[in-house]
Amino acid sequence: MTDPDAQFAETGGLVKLLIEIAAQAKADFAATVAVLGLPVHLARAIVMLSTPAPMRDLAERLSCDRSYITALADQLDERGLVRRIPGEDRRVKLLALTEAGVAMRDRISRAVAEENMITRRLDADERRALAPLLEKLHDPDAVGAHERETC
Amino acid sequence: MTDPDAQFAETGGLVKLLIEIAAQAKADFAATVAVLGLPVHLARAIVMLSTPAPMRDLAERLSCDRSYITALADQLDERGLVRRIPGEDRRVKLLALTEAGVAMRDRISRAVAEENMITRRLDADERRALAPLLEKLHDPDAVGAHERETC
DNA sequence: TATTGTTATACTCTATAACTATA
DNA sequence: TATAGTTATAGAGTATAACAATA
Repeated sequence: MTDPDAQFAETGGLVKLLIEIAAQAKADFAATVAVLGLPVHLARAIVMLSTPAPMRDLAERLSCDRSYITALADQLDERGLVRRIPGEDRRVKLLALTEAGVAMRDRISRAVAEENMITRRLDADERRALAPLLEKLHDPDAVGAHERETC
Repeated sequence: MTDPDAQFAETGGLVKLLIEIAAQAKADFAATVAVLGLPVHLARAIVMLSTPAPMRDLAERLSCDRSYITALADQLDERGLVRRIPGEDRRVKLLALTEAGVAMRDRISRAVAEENMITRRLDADERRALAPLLEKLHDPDAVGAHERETC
């Protein structure tokens, strides 16, 4: 354990695992929301909009360009899930879930809670052990060591 | 804990956490390999090619179309990291790392081992606790509950 | 002058379909 | 006839740059 090479291998392996799990988790989420007729990026946005937010904020939280948020908002709007409401600063538009949007968000939550890789593969004790580790792993301010550029 | 709603919330929260961490892990990995001049998908392929494999196999392991593997192989070939070698069945081509490819794979391993979100945020004990959980979480045969369609 | 959102556009990743060579 | 890889092409997702309205 004090052998640097061993720690190398150990950590490298963990990272590799985490990356693979990451890919699986995303595919899993994609499959779940596909049943609801949503691509991943729209589903993520809906989940983030539980409380109305300026488009700018969404761009930051998703770390993608403002122009892309316009596109997202258009798609969500077409589906009747979101509407733009004017901010007090009149340059700003808030994105808010419509009634249908709120219903969709609830369906997403329910679908994910019912069927996901964590409940599928871990029992209650293991989940309790995992929770604090994931919380520590999670950087609330996102953005990695090097800066993140993509969405 | 026996309250279904509570378990709902608990599991839903864990899944959400896992998804966010997944996104971070990917971004983190992307930033790391970007320093080596590689986009994520090429880096993943290189890591998977530690042992030469038929293009078909790679397609399955990455769960993406054969045509895309052709494109991947072309890009890796252009960079001199991989070459196609004929299989015994003459329809088959194996993808094998060149010397430069092996060197690159080692650089990727080293870069990831040196700087990654796991060592950044977890101490040795926590990493030891995390390892078996990740292993259980990881489905070696990939493919979720619903079938995975995308790459 | 700086900032918010929009438009037009282009690029990257990935898939589908049709094709060639081999089995 | 079925399978491995390739080609041509198209679609989705996302970014960049220039722009209008507001601050």
